[in-house]
Amino acid sequence: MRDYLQAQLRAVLDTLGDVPPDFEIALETPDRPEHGDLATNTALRLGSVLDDNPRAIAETIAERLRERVDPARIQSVEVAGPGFINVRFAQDYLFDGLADLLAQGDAYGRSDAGDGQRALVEYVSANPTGPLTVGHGRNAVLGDTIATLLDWTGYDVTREYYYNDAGRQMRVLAQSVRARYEALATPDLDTKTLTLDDDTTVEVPEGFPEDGYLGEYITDIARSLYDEHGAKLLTTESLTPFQEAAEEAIFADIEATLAQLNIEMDAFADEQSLHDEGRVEAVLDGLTEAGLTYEEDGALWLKTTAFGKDQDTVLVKTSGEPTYRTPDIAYHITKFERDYDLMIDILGADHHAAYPDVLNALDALGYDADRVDVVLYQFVTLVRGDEPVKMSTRRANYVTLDDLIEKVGADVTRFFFLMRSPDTHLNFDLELAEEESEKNPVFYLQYAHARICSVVDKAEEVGFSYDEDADLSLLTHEAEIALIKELLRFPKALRDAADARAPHLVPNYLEDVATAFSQFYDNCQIIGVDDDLATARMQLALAAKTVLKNGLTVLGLSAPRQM
RNA sequence: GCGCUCGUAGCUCAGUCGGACAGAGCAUCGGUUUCCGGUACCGAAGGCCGGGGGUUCGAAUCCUCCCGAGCGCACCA
Repeated sequence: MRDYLQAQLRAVLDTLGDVPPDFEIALETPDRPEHGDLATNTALRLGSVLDDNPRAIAETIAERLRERVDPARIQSVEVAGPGFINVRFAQDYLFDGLADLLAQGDAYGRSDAGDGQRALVEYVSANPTGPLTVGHGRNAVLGDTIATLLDWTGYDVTREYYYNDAGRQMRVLAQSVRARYEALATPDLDTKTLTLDDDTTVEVPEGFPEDGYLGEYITDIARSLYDEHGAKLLTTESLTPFQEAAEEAIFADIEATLAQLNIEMDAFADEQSLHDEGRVEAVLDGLTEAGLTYEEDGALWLKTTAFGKDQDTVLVKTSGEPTYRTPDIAYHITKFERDYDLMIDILGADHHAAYPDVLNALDALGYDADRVDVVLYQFVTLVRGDEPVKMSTRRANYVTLDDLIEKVGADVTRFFFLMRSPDTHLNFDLELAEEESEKNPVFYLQYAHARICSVVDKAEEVGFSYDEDADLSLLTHEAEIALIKELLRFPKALRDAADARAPHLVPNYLEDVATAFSQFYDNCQIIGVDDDLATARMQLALAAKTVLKNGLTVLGLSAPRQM
């Protein structure tokens, strides 16, 4: 409909003369029903271009539009206010749309806007040094839902998880496990005292790294190694068995957490392979050839000042190890080599200063960095009552994503992260978590869905049989028409959310649908009225169920038959 | 000091490309049930859209300055 109207308006503008051919025609859904179903401010914006009264321009456009528009689709074209042109849909258009919705069923809402382009969404990407935090949860749920939105809008989507297994972090992790293992294998081993940032102290085994990981899970991993190997590993110098055991155990944990949230990755990419395949070296060579590096103080620097930054950035440390940026660039090159049209990275706000380096480097190396789209999300702040909850990955005294899921459930957890714009800082009061979960709008959506299921059950119970070729034109009640219009917005709502990488638009939309359904339900009896009308209303209820179900599915939420 | 993201009702947040009287949920107060799920529906109250200046026919939205919050500005990731 939008496309149709856009084309008709364009044709009308061509008859006016003096309108630039690239003049943009903006169509919007007005807030108020009395302003019609679609409105355009074209005449207002043409006022200055044509140097004429907007109201007069609007009258001219409206008149010519009425002449050429198909009455089966458009009921009326009116000029209102300072020069808005309000268009009202014909009822037949609504009924045709509703019939189409019902025919599409589970596929309703899908579109081919992406035209089969290949998209890679990289998300989670937490390094396997400990359980996922609530912050990782936001990343995971955002990435997963953006991936689903792209899938529904016609992209061929791959979900990928990248992790750094080559750097210092993993070495410290392995050393931490090893120290705990040594303590288990040597009960009288000396201990030492570590003083942490907050001036608290903790007793650790002698060989424990200064900045080691203190979580209980480290000891668990050490214990399972001890159970399996006894004291044998004491004789080996290598950290490899410790690192491998830690990585395996922690990854199993992470994947289990993700599975609880309905998240399954298609692929994992690791940093070590990039080193092994010489890709990191190749990046350094490439950047050096491009004249973007220099050596100073024993390190290799990237001239980020050439990209407008106020300082240069280290690519290779004096130790000879690259900083994470270098393999990151190499990793992104593998994405290009795998021929993705669109690459989306989901990153926390703390990365915002770093990712431009990667994009600029890619650009300098001849890759089209415009195909990489970074979605930044703000941090999740946890509070308990009025007290902020201190989080430290190192101490593992944080609230894990598992804790949160256990407390409020997977649906609420997902919805909580999805209902707000990625740009907003999330405040989460743990003390009120359970109470709040009962007020969470996700239940409002699920309740509406369950209610429709209940009506279907009731119909069967009382022996009311409704068939598919209902006379939908019997749906004339204000609440019925409003619900139909709401339901027909679904595909556009998904496209908008996908295009803007803004999952929160979907919950917002679905709340409108649930409200429209509840109002319809409240005003219009279904079972028990005249059979033809009852049949038509039943079909409308099923259409609402379809949209709610599909919408919840896109969000990765369950659509329960009863609550 | 510099950069990024923000600041909208008591609280948590929407607000499309600059458009019509600024919205929702929760909390508060009031109303609705012989009938398909009242976990619902209807209504009331609640706003200097952080503040000043500017652009525009029109600004919560764009520009600028100021105030406030979070996050960066590592040879950590």
